[in-house]
Amino acid sequence: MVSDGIDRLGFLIHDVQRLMRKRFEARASGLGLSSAQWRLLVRVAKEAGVAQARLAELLEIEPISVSRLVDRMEEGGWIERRSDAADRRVRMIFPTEKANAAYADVKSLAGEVYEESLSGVSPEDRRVLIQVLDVIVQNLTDGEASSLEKIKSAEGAAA
Amino acid sequence: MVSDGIDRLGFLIHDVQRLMRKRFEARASGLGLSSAQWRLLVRVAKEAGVAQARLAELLEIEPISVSRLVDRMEEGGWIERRSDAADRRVRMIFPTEKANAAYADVKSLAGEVYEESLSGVSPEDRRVLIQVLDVIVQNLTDGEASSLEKIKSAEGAAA
DNA sequence: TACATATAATAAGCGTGCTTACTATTCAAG
DNA sequence: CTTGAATAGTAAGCACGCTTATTATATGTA
Repeated sequence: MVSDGIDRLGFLIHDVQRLMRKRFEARASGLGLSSAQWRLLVRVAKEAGVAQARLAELLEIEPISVSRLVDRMEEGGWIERRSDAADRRVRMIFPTEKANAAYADVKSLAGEVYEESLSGVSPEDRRVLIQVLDVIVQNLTDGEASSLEKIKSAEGAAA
Repeated sequence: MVSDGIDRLGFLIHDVQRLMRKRFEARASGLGLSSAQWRLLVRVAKEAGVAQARLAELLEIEPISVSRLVDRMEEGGWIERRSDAADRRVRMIFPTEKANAAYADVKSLAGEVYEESLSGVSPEDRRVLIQVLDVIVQNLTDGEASSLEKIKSAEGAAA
């Protein structure tokens, strides 16, 4: 139990997240697409016309964060806001042609970053890594949110 | 190779980091100490009088980020800036009594969050998790920074 | 129908990271 | 000693998360 490194878990996760984001953004900088914008774009690509409030649920960030992220992505020409005739409170989000054209490229770019990250790690250890990370997410996700979690899982995640 | 979850690695790491930070800050909110401030405080506790530029190396963030973090921590009464008589460019950072008093408590609080995160995970899988995260950090750390990395490792990390 | 409540989106302002640019100080050559 | 490069720290302004509060629209109930 002593010096097994668990006491560094928070620092390690923080470092890994920062380094992966940094490397992804270095690669995608030519496109002008950030890591957060890519996460949102993946959702929009799978569910064109999704409302901002639903995006907030899927991404597990606050609606106001979605609002400002969408602002910048609209300026960047990645997505389009359209009004919902059935509910005028809602802004439906659609990917632009530019987004659709870049999607596959950025996805494979993300895959490259994952492979570089896991260089030298055995398939078995990779499997354990993903499984344990999934468990941590479940352990730290509040019970009330579990129904949303299920919806999210059902939708599937990618890249 | 199909559907082993590697294509979710970035999202998973991001989610885990966010959830762990959130839970830590919920616990430490009474103290008014954020996750970033805690990381800095750990370093200062181990190396009282450390210069800001060295903190930037240890934390692997930019000097300007340290500067503003230290601003808020000084306001919060966690640390103290003192001038270095030998080099008047330098601001030496010292923990306050308040910080020393809170240190052990916050450290055990962080430990609690780690245990909650890893609930149900076997010792062997925990070992693999830490080991793989260490490998990822090394894979993603540029060669030029390796000398600093070694220094950092030698200093040891905690909590 | 009218009023209270709930929901979708946004505004304002903060924390923590960044890039770029600046000042003050030190150090290395000449 | 003087000049030029390097180093320590900070300022300004951006991205992306947050909390709290506001506006517009829907909805449920008296």
